[in-house]
Amino acid sequence: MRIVFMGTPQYSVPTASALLDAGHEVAAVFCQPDKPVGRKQILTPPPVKTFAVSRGISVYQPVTLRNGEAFEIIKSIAPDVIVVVAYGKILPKEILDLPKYGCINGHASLLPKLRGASPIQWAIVTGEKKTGVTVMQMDEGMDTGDILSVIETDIAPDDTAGSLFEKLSLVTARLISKTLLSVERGAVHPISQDGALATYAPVIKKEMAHIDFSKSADDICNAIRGFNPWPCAFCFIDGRRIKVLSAKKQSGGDKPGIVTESDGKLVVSCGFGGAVELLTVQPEGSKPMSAAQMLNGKKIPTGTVVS
RNA sequence: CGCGGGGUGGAGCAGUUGGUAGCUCGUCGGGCUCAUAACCCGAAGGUCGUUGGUUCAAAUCCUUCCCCCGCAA
Repeated sequence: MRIVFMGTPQYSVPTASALLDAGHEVAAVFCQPDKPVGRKQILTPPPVKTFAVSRGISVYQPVTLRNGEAFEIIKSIAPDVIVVVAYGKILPKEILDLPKYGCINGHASLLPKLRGASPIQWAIVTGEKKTGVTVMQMDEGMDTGDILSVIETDIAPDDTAGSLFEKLSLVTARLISKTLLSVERGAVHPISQDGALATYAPVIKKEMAHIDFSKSADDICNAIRGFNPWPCAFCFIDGRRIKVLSAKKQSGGDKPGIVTESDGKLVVSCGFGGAVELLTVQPEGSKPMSAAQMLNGKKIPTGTVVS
């Protein structure tokens, strides 16, 4: 099929690649504008753009899709379908209705659960045991379109947002490819979502990753996994910001945030349900290290309050 | 010039009123022990990121450059 692909981050690249591998004609790629990245604020193209350029596909990076320009561009390209994966913009109705087969989106959750921007992180943060990818026929709402196909995926106990991103980006690529074949044959059976069952995965702000030690040990461990590698769960010890990259639940406990063990390992009490042992940490200004290494350099007496 | 922290034996750090370096861990050897990741004794290992300078003397003061990281995006 003749396709316009819309996507921005690394997560979208496997799907773009799969479309090409499947023999589709990717006539154009849309992604977010280049953004300043890193300490030096170097203007960097998004991964999808880099990929598209390497395959000789023309790239468009409009700031908005709502001024008619994008519509005209797409109209002139005349795709059979628009495939959207983690593009990062809402498509106006005029564009949704433009292609013969409309717009198809791969969303990283089991819709109608976890609609929104960050389904992968929230699936872990909320302690889900499984999640997946849903391909839907896009409509004007946010992730409210009719479901065309679904694949479930288990969330491993040691999965982080990062590892789950990798897994689901590949799952998305497969499911999109497969679903497109059905669409082309007219073999899809759209199922409308039950909005009453919907939950939402809002954009993650860094403050959400500030560890709240009054919560349960399980919640805290889930948050640490779900916010890794970005923005990364963090807390403060002696006024110093410490990122927590990994941790595990421990038994015992005291008042929330109290260090109960600091000899060779660092255990902090939670609100209830036990305590958490901080395994991998990163003090500000330093590289990631094990809790034991941090304790070698600076002793943290038991009873210290972590906040 | 966006703000800020840092580059010291294998790892994490201390040491900045200038006088060639210390801690925790690890490593190696020995001891104890039924045994041990535990404990005891001992040892090895550092041109203190780089350049130039000040000084009788610099990890420590000034200077050049390189690199790492937190915030911010």
